[in-house]
Amino acid sequence: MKKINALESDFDFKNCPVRKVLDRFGDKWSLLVLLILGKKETLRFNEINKAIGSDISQKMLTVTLRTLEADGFLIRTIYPEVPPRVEYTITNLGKSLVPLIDNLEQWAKSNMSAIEKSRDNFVKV
Amino acid sequence: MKKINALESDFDFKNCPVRKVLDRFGDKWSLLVLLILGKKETLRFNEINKAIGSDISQKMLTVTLRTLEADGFLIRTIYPEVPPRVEYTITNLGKSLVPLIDNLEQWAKSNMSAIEKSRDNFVKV
DNA sequence: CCGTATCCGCCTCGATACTG
DNA sequence: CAGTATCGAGGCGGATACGG
Repeated sequence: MKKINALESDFDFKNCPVRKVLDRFGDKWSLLVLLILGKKETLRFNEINKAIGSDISQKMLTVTLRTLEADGFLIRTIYPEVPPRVEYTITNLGKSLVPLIDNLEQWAKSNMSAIEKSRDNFVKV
Repeated sequence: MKKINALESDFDFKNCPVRKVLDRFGDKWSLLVLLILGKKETLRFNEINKAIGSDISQKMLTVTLRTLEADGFLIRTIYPEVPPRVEYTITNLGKSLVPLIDNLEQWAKSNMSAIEKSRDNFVKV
């Protein structure tokens, strides 16, 4: 249905991979959880909770973990004990994302303060 | 105000750089605009609009461009002509992000279909 | 051509209460 | 301990109409 103007050489952003990544990881907690599991490999629910620092609600942590599990970024193992024990282990797929997050982190550390300064000045003008 | 338990070795996610990046670029259009400008260096408003493919509203493109300008990712040049001409040029700061986006793009191309398949199966169970 | 202004739906996220 | 269920606020983004 889309007319491609040869002179415009339209990019293909209909199934843009970058867009897909943002749609999955642009949420508030997924990448943080992956980073944490990337360092510890396997953690229990409450350990992840404490690692984040109790800024996250129980509900959101549950939702985030379920979504990551559904996508194949971690494995959820339930031990039928009392009290219950549930462990989350990062997969190879999950690990493959960690270096990219590290890159983002490095970039942010190098540039983010300059960006924030720029934005502050811009608002004032 | 925060109690650090030595045994927990809490991560520092209060000013987490990754979180800052997501807060700035987790929106719908910023990275796409940067990618486009990364390829063409300088473009007019309507050229960017057409490159995206008219999925974006005029309002959102304006907001996105202003935010990117405020952050120092691009320069906005207004030519006092009739009809008006406005050109957007990517800065070095903007260019520095492009390789990272490319990395994300490559990762997505390699893994996103498997992820979507995993998610579909998960929902069905 | 390049915007601004306004209104409004949706969807994420947080707070709270309850459970096996 | 590790969830589930429900409600509600807030903000992003789309539609539309208008302006220099």
